[in-house]
Amino acid sequence: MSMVDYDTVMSAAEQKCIQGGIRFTKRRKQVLSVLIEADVALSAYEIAERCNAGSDSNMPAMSVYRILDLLQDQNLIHRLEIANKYVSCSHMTCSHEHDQSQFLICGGCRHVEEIYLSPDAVDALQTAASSAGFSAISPQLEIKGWCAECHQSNE
Amino acid sequence: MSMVDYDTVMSAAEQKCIQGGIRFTKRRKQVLSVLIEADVALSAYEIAERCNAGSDSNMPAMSVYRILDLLQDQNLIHRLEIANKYVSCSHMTCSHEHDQSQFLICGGCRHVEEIYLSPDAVDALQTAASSAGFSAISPQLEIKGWCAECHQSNE
DNA sequence: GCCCTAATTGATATATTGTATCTATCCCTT
DNA sequence: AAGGGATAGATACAATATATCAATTAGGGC
Repeated sequence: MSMVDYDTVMSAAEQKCIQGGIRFTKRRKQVLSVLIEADVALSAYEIAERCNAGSDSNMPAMSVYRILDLLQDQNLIHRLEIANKYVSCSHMTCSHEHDQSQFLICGGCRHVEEIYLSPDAVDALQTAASSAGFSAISPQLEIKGWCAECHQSNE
Repeated sequence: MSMVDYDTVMSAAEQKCIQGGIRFTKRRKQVLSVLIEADVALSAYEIAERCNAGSDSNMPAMSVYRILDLLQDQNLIHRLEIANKYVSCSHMTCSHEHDQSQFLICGGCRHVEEIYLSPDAVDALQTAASSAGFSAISPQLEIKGWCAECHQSNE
């Protein structure tokens, strides 16, 4: 991560929380920091571990889940349901409504890559969804595939 | 389900198992039947319940998982990772290699609809995946969205 | 038919992921 | 500083899934 300055991201996050009517507490900062500093998607329990690594802090997994829900409500993080993992939102500092985000998830090692689909491709998905009676697809599209490494070791 | 005759499907399934070098046992038939007869995606534990409903049969959930893995290897069923549920493959009687299958999954009620994307849309996804270093997307694409009903009750 | 072997199933334990609920604490407002 | 809502702690438990080893079953060669 760290495409932009850490402090910039954190203060943007704080602003979003305030605007959302919730506090940006120490606990919530801690969880978000872990996700921003990770270069991979993390499970809730992995986040708890990293919070507790080499410190006297005791972050129970239950708190992590609660905080993840809140951060998601503020569009600060994404939950990847295929991987059962979480990533920080790459558009955290955008003022406009959050963009479409698409994630490729390896079916083997669960490695996650963020990609950008063409608007045409997204439109095609949207059209297919509509004809099946779905009003909208999730702006955070998750696509399962095979990373080069796992593809190789499976064939 | 039941787009085609039940017996036809089951004997096609038996052929696939034999060709795959495994037996099509009573237990495996039982699990596959439940999935074919269900008109919704089912979790492993729901499948176990249905196997055991009103009978002296005792199908432990552990066996269901084992059998689901096998049936998946034979391309007789799909596992939907977003929903943590399973569906029978709609192309079970096809002799050719299994088609692309796409599933829309409601983020609210987890209702599942099978859809058919245009080859162009699939190509677009494939191209995006390739540029991110993924060699292939899963032929069973899962797309999360909102069914009309859940969309309404959430807005 | 009988036995050998491998495939299949049973049984138990445990890991992983996530939710529910109630209590205690913190911190903002007045 | 006190009241009250937001936040965090603590405990229990539900749901999903895997690991492992023993028991049983079914096919194939004799």
